[in-house]
Amino acid sequence: MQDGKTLAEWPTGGVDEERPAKSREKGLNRVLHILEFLHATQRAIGIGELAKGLNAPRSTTYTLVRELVDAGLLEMAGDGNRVYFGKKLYLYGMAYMRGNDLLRRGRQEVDTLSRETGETSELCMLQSGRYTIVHSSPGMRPFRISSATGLQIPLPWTASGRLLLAGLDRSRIEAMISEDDLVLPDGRKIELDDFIDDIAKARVTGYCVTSGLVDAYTKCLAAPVFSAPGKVEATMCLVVPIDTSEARTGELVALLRERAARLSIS
Amino acid sequence: MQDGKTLAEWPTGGVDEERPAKSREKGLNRVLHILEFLHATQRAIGIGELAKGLNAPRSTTYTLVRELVDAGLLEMAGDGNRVYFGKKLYLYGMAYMRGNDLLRRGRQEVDTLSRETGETSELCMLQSGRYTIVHSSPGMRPFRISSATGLQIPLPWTASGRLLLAGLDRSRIEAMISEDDLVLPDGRKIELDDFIDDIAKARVTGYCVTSGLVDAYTKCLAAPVFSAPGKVEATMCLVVPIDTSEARTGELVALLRERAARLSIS
DNA sequence: TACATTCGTCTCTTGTAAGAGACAATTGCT
DNA sequence: AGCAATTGTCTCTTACAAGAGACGAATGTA
Repeated sequence: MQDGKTLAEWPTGGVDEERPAKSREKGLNRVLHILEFLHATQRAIGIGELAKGLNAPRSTTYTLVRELVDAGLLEMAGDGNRVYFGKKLYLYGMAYMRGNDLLRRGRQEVDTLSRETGETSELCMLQSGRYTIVHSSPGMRPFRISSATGLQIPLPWTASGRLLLAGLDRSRIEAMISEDDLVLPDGRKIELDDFIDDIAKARVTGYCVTSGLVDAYTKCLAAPVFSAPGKVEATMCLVVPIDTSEARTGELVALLRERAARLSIS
Repeated sequence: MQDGKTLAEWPTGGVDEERPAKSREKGLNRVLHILEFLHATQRAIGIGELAKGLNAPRSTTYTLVRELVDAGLLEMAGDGNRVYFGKKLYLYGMAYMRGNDLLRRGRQEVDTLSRETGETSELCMLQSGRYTIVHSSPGMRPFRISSATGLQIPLPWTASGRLLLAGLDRSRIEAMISEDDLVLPDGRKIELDDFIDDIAKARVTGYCVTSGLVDAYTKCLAAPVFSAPGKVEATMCLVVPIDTSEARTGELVALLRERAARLSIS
């Protein structure tokens, strides 16, 4: 990692739970942290660097990495002293997708939608309490508004976040949102009460539009995908320029809601 | 698992290496076996059943599964007492794909090829010493010759297997092939020497065709993808009806080799 | 209604894996 | 060349996770 952040400061998605300055860390936990770390860096990394980034002892890290490489979960990349995800993770991931109707069909719908509208389209889900872009299709504007699959963003920054939390009671929502999550990239602060109001509103209207939250140039349109009546399993969303006309926005929202509803049947 | 097979009898891809009736098994190894087992079953499975299938103590299995579910690597499926792969594995898998030019471009080539020819097309690689279908595109014949991604097949049964081992010396090849691998599904036995001859032949011709090996109705055409001069990183292959004419077979092989060569540049 | 399984959780013990640290071999820098 | 940092491997200790087993609750099936 370029900057000095250690994993303790990173969102690990429920991996580290609580650690009262433990003396010894379980191997499996170390492994989970390794995977999470690689996911954050998005590129191959040296083992020493990895150990440093995780605040893990070098000897342990070497051992675990070797085991994971042998198992095929990690692979030695390029020059031979860097590691990254391995083929096996890809295979497991594909198996997950195959076994998951919603994801499989959702990916298709997103691709179709982005082809039809020309806008960036995404499928989003909650992943251990965090908003996650599960699949995205870039659209065809000259300046692409794109974001990588697997990216995790604080829930209050997004339209989808408001829908994904619909149906949860206040205490649960509070538990999922940290103070930092309420501060937008540009420094503005969202009030928790406003956010919870938004959620309630989104719940009844059945869609959500936010403007200029993650950045000043985009609008985010989202519609819920239900796995059971009332249970929001995912959202489909469109990311469009902020100056998109009311009329077109309306059309897009209608289309989006129709497609999301189609996914919900399951 | 429906039948009585325990994991010990399953191909685990280098996970279990050697186990001299150990009394206690490392947690990480148990986890690797769990993942491998789920990959073999291809569907959600109860925790008790899982423990049984792995010959693992129930208490340990419960603990590990809970940790993996918390981490998002596994998910509780459907009724709530079955587990399968989780979203996080999907995300890691996508990250792997993004970071892997060959795989990304290979998938596209395979899809294109199968669209152009109408035949089933596959991208194959060695995965911890086993032949693995990394991506496949079904073709459009009325009777589809299709095989699932992630499927692992003994190397001697396939044309790709002969290419993937090109360049390895005899001792290495022997180490990779077990006695069972040399017995075809219909009971016929391949001689190791014949197999090694085939490999040498495939190496010089730059492609390989096998007929009626895995089943009596198909021919398998394969061409190598090189990651460096002489190093076969993957193969592209076409699965066609066994009665495909010589002429068409020739055309297809030519096309296949061209596409595989295109992938090799990297 | 009894009887047999399977489920999920808990407690306690002991074999062993996580970690500290030392090492030579590389690598990079001046 | 000389010094500093990093790499990969090894050994030894002890804190702690893997596993045995018991438990009540929840199933299924006679």
